[in-house]
Amino acid sequence: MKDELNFYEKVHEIAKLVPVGRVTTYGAIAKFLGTASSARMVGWAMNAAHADSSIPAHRVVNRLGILTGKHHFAAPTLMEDLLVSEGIEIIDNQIQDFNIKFWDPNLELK
DNA sequence: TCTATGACTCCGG
DNA sequence: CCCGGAGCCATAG
Repeated sequence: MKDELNFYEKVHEIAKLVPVGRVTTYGAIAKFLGTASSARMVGWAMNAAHADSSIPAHRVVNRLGILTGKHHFAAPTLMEDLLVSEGIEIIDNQIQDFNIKFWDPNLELK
């Protein structure tokens, strides 16, 4: 076991830190990790997070606030359903008032 | 070792 | 934000 977390483990930690009713983006997480990795790796890490039900992957969306990864959930409607249950309004797979709902780890965890 | 892939993002038009 | 193209890099086979 390494003392320092792997890339996807860091992503998992960030995802767990996202407050209820808030969302973040792949790019924000990638940037928080030092821009050393591209946003695609964050998405890949979330794919690994799929095995861990404690990771709120539904709170991670792309930079436009669109639920790009909804098809990766058990049900296509599960992702938006979870977000709606947390008080987030979603129209046409896109988060409304995304600029308000957005939670930036670079600002909150700094 | 190399190739393909992807839940992304930036850039120009 | 629509469209096409390029960059990005860990993981799988």
